[in-house]
Amino acid sequence: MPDYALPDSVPPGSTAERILDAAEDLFAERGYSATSLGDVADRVGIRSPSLYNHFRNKEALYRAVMERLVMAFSGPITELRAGPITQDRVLEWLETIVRQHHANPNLARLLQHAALSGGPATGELIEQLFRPMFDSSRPFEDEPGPVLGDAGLQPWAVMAFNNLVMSYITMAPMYRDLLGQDPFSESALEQQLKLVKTLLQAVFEYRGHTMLS
Amino acid sequence: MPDYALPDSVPPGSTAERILDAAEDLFAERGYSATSLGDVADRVGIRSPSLYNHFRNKEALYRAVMERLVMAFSGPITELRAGPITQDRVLEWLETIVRQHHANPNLARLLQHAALSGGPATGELIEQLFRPMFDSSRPFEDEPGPVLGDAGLQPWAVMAFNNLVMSYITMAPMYRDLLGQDPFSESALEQQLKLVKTLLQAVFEYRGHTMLS
DNA sequence: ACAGGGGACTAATAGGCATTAGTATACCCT
DNA sequence: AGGGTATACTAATGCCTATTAGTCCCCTGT
Repeated sequence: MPDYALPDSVPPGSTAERILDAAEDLFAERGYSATSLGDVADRVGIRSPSLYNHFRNKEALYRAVMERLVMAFSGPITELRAGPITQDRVLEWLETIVRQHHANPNLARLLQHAALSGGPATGELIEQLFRPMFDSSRPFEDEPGPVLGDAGLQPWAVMAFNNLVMSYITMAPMYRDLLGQDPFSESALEQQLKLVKTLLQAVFEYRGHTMLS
Repeated sequence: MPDYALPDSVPPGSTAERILDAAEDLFAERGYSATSLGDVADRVGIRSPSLYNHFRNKEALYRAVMERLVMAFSGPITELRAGPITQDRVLEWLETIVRQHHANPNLARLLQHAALSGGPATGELIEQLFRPMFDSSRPFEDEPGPVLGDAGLQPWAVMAFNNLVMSYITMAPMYRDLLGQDPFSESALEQQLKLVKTLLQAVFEYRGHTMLS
């Protein structure tokens, strides 16, 4: 009975991994406190006390779920943060994030729950995922336009685009009927990518006054 | 003991209203199932069985909370939906929504919980709040640019801007430290308004290719 | 003055929760 | 072959949950 389960200490197909899979889905859907270990166990096909052979308690399971998600997410992202900042690289970064969240929507959902209700390790989450986005607010190599060029506005723009991508995931169920297609289909992904990249392009090329003194 | 409590049947300052206030905050923060009636009662300063003198059960309380929120929100919005659609009117509409959510963040939070986890009356919520946004996808009177002019892209843009506004509210706690100021302060509201209006303006003025075939 | 009711209370219920203890089985290493 | 470890189980704990029943009190209308 390990105190915690590092992602790589969990062999694929093992019970521990199946627990993580089930718990990830349930935590992402319902949040920390609304998820019961009984439901997790049911989904795995075992009894809830058996979970304790793999995780110390509910909180340890939750933290293991988050750690695995953050690991899988930040791998491809951190590579992109090295090197110069240009319009093309920011577009690339945006597309990567969109595709990542689309491939596994659970991180976005879990983050949203954490933002609304707190829960264990919320502070660590912020530091690991959001701090880097703001620390990399270095100046552009090429011309970013008045919005992203304004050092006071840039963090807000970073936040806005991140929110845009994440809320597409977390709000998707609300729009399913309205859009007339599954928001997680391939074609919806392409549509969302098109929109979000066009939006960023529009910001790059925008030369107007910034709307307010 | 009324079966339900219409907002106007709840006199200001009454116990029923104080219950609604407390329940609204708690449901918005924790979601439906993670909110206990005991906590609601504690906040009001009564015992939890006394809640049943005012609401039939937990679900009725939740529905009353939502109804009150939706009422307060959609009043000022529906006025704006009549009349012609122009760039200026859409900007006005956007600003109104931003200010509404800022004035009471609980609707956005509750909607986000509902989108993630479901809960009672989620279907009705979609119909009341989101359907109108998409049905009013009438053509522009003046030139909206290729993004909002594209009938296929327009619903996506509506969704995107709505998400942008809502996720500012629901994700705010995550950014509190990063932005260095209270996201619900007056100055933060102005900053957010500036950004979101600039973004819309950029979309209006954007004349580029739409990024993809 | 007094009846009645609204709205608070306490006590009790039945179920769900995370968690612990103790037990049994099945596999691996010696 | 046989001991140990891993991992499943059942049973039991104490707490929290929504909800009901029954009681009491105070305010209002007659």
